[in-house]
Amino acid sequence: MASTISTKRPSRRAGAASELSREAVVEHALELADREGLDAVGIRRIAADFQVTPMAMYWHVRNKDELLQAMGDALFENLEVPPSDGDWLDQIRAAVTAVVDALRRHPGAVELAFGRILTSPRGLQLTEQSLGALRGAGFTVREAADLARQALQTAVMLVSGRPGAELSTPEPERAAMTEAKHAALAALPVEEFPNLVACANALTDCEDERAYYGAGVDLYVAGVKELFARRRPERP
Amino acid sequence: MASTISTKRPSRRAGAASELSREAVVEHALELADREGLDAVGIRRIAADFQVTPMAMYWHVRNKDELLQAMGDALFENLEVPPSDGDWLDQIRAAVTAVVDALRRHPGAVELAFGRILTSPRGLQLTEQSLGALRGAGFTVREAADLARQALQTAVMLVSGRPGAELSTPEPERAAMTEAKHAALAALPVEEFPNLVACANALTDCEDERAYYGAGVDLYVAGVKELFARRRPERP
DNA sequence: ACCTGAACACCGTTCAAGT
DNA sequence: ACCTGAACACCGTTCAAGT
Repeated sequence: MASTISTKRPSRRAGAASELSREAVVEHALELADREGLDAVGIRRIAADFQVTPMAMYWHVRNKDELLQAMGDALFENLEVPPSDGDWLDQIRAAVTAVVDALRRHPGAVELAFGRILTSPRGLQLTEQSLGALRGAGFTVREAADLARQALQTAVMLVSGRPGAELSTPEPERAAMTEAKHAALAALPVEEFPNLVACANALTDCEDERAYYGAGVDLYVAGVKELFARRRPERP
Repeated sequence: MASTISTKRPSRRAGAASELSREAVVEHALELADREGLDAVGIRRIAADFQVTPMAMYWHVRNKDELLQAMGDALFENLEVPPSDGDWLDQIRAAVTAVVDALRRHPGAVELAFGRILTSPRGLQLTEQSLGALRGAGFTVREAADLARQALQTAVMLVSGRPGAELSTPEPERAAMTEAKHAALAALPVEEFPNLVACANALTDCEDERAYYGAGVDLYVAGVKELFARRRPERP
């Protein structure tokens, strides 16, 4: 009480960011989503983290929906668009891998990526490339469009569905949540569910992230390759 | 005012369901999610639809979270588990198709399926079968687990990501939303994005649902087949 | 067993006002 | 340009009380 030195804004709040600005808000919201789930992201909560009244937020962001959109767009800003040369199938693999790598940085916000791929500049660029590669290989417009969409969705799916991710549960309880799921599977009657019991661990823990994402991308690429091989040649 | 005949509960409310019960609530919530998006599903809203006070809901459901879980579980109740005979790859195709068909009935609630696959009886049964088929074919525990997970996620992804679905936007504006997305792509500079412009229609409208889901499942199955072919034989 | 009334803490958002 | 104060409509949820 007596010693009110210069303790004003000690270092803001637990894990809060620099000055209030649109970019800082979005960045903080992404980290918040990673730590405590997307449900924790709110106008009032973020304002509190910045030690500012809720209304101050509305200067930097039109409303909550726009904030969520901005978060989705931000995910694609660290998307590294690969060069568009070499084998078309390698281009496809590189494209999916690039999206996975971008989304992995903020797994808690990954579902926001869904609607924003075709509005963000880099997302557009990557999709354009992928469509070109697929059409160049001989796929029809319809096929190329569906395959490109599925490529991006595969990336989203791999990140959001990673074993042991538990995106919606806040950080502290996350490990317990995963453990509970594992226990539930392991406790199943072995006669009826021998495979689930045997795979209980593999289903709830991914162990090696690199291998997990690699295998996921491989499956998609292998599928595209196989479908390509089945195509009847255009002209003999 | 004068003629207060027996106009009590004319036919409840616009699209409301029979008597209040847990099943009726869940069923109504699923339809509501389909029509107006998952955000429209709430305790107070559903109570109003049943012409009942919000607190009445808590007799049939512990809280909102449990309601959402129940909705997820309900999705798997109309899952038709296919017979587990015949070629293992056909079993896998049948399994993915079965999940897609189940989820398609309530696209608005499809994201609730994510966490509930391995808690619902039929989801467990189908996963057990699929794991058995994959391991029987020679995949390791790790591989089988990842492939099975990806199978279910593929189903979720196909339904939730269908071109022209726009799950989060309420029914009335949905068509306009899809049209807006299409227009945005078609208006892109042709020199820079020739493929996006050419595929604008295919990317925003799926035209034939049967073909769309068929192609999506095909891609997954083709991938599994290709990965199987690459496996080094166990013993010569 | 099933539902209501009143109340609480918590949202997002608006509008006028401050500096 | 950037932020606050006060207020509004709307959530989910609890608890005691009704029938």
